[in-house]
Formats: sequence, structure tokens, C-alpha cells
Amino acid sequence: MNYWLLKTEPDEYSLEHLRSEPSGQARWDGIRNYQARNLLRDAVAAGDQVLIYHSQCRQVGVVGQAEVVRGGYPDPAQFDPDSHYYDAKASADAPRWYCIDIRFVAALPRTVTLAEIKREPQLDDMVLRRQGRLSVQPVTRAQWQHILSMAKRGQ
DNA sequence: GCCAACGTTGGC
DNA sequence: GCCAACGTTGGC
Repeated sequence: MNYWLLKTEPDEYSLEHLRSEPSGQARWDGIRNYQARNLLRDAVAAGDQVLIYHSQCRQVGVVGQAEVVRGGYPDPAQFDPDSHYYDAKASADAPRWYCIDIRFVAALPRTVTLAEIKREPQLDDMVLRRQGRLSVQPVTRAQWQHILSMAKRGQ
């Protein structure tokens, strides 16, 4: 079982959107970056635990937890000419982009902000610190636990 | 395969 | 809105 951090812009799709899905889950699609794609396709699996991170907003940081319910499968949006995520170079035989399904688990008691994460020596090695733009990132168990404890402790 | 030009992301 | 960092494209 692995841990991941998924980024989203809350104006587009927030933790609250996920929480209010009637099915309790959602397809995490539209990822169009090869490094992130490779992780979705090859590494993310059902049962993995996810931190949801809000970017491009007033309070940037980790806001909640989710769980992977279905590992990587071809993102249907790449085949849909009406979709913003359509990719003419993708085909059913040779899909380019992958997505996963996740379900809401919990909102953190408070947002653990990027500013705090940067100040935390135990989190020096987080991918977030070095590769800020990657939208699917691996997280270690220790980092996972540390972030959850920061959220509980209030700080 | 290199590299310049360009596009996108994302913090501030 | 600005700008730095990074990713992608395409000519050669």
C-alpha cells in the first residue's frame, strides 16, 4: 500500500466537491503530464492512501484524505473530441493518458499549508519541496503521518 | 539529440 | 498579475 499527494485547483474541483459526490467517489482525470501519467499508470493502486492538496488558491496546502478505489486506466476524456482533455494523438489501442478513481475519506481538522510544510525539517524530502509542479507525487509513510499529526496539533 | 522558443504551472 | 521554474515542441 502506497501513499500519494494529488493536487487540484479548488476553483475547478475541490475536496468539498469530492465529499459531495453522490457516489462518494470520483474519477481523477485530466492529468496531462508524463511523469504524473507514469505514476497513475504504473504505480497507483486500489487501496492506496491519498492526500488532497489545494493549489492556486488563498490557502495553499493539504486539506484532506482520500483512498484509491481503482488504479490506473485509460482516461476516457482523451478520446472525446468535445472534452477539453481530448488528445487527437491518443487511440484506444495506444492510450496516452491515464486516470484513477478515488473516494473521499476525511477533511483534515485544518489545512496544513505549504508555508508550514516548508518550515518543517522532517518534511525536507517531500517531493513538493523540490518538484513543486508535479500533480501526482509519492509520499512516504513518515511524511504522511507527520502531516496528519500537524493537522491535529493545530500549530 | 540539441537547444531555442514557447506554453503552463503555481506561489506570492 | 508577475515571474520563476519547469515541460513541450519543433527546426536543424
